[in-house]
Amino acid sequence: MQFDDKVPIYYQIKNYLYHRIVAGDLQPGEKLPAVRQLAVDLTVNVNTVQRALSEMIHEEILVSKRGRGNFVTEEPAKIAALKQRLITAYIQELYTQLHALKLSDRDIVTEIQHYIQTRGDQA
Amino acid sequence: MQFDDKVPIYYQIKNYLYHRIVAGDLQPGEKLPAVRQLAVDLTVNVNTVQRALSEMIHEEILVSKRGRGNFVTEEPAKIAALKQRLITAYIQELYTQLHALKLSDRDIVTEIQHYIQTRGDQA
DNA sequence: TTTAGTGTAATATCTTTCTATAACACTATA
DNA sequence: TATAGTGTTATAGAAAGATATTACACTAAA
Repeated sequence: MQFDDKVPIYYQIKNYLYHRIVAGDLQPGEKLPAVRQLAVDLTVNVNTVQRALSEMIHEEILVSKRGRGNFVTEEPAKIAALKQRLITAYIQELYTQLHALKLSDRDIVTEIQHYIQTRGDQA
Repeated sequence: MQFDDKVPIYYQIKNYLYHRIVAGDLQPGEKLPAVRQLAVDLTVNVNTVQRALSEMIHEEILVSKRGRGNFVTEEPAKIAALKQRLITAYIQELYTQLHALKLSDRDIVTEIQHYIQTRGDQA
């Protein structure tokens, strides 16, 4: 995995795991890879992985079971809430940025539709 | 101005100035506030402002005139290119993120339209 | 020619992030 | 009861970013 050097790595790992959970790649109750394994997979230090996981445990997206592993929450409602939070945050960010560039609401939708159409061949 | 502590301040200042230029708030050829004044306005250190400006000068969005000030490029083409670069980058980012959350192209457009509609009363 | 206003650069110090490394705590199982 | 696999914590050091401070270089105008 490649990281953006403008954002803390632990923060990007959080988002990466958010995505895997929301996308259903990691199911509710499923065990995550061991922290040391994640560190190897992501080519970062164990402490960096741990920092990401600690925050997600505090947010109750993950549940830590000492000696056994870290698990995705078994409460689908928490995952659904996370998903909606992420979607809204991303869209709000885009809207705010494009609005600051003086694009109208209609312009914004048009630009997005244009982007989607012209990339149809890539997907 | 308030900054996101997850991204370098100098980088956020660059984006802030990009926006003011693309939005036409700072016209081609217009003189920017003095670096020391910008530092006061943004409540950051002069060196932090300078770093943002240096990069923009290198990108030829700004032109430095020692002893006189920093000026927005007089070439509208460079500003237009910057605008398109920003728009594409923002949309690509949103698309990538929502796609990773398993939203379809149609879902993405729908979510955005919904966001725009339900915030109409706020604007 | 002096002075005020401007950009530019350097130093030292602080904070955050990341790293390498080691150690400790708990669980399950051979 | 060992041992392997797991989470957790701590220390020391490196790197990047931000700060305060000082100084230098250039321009315009009094």
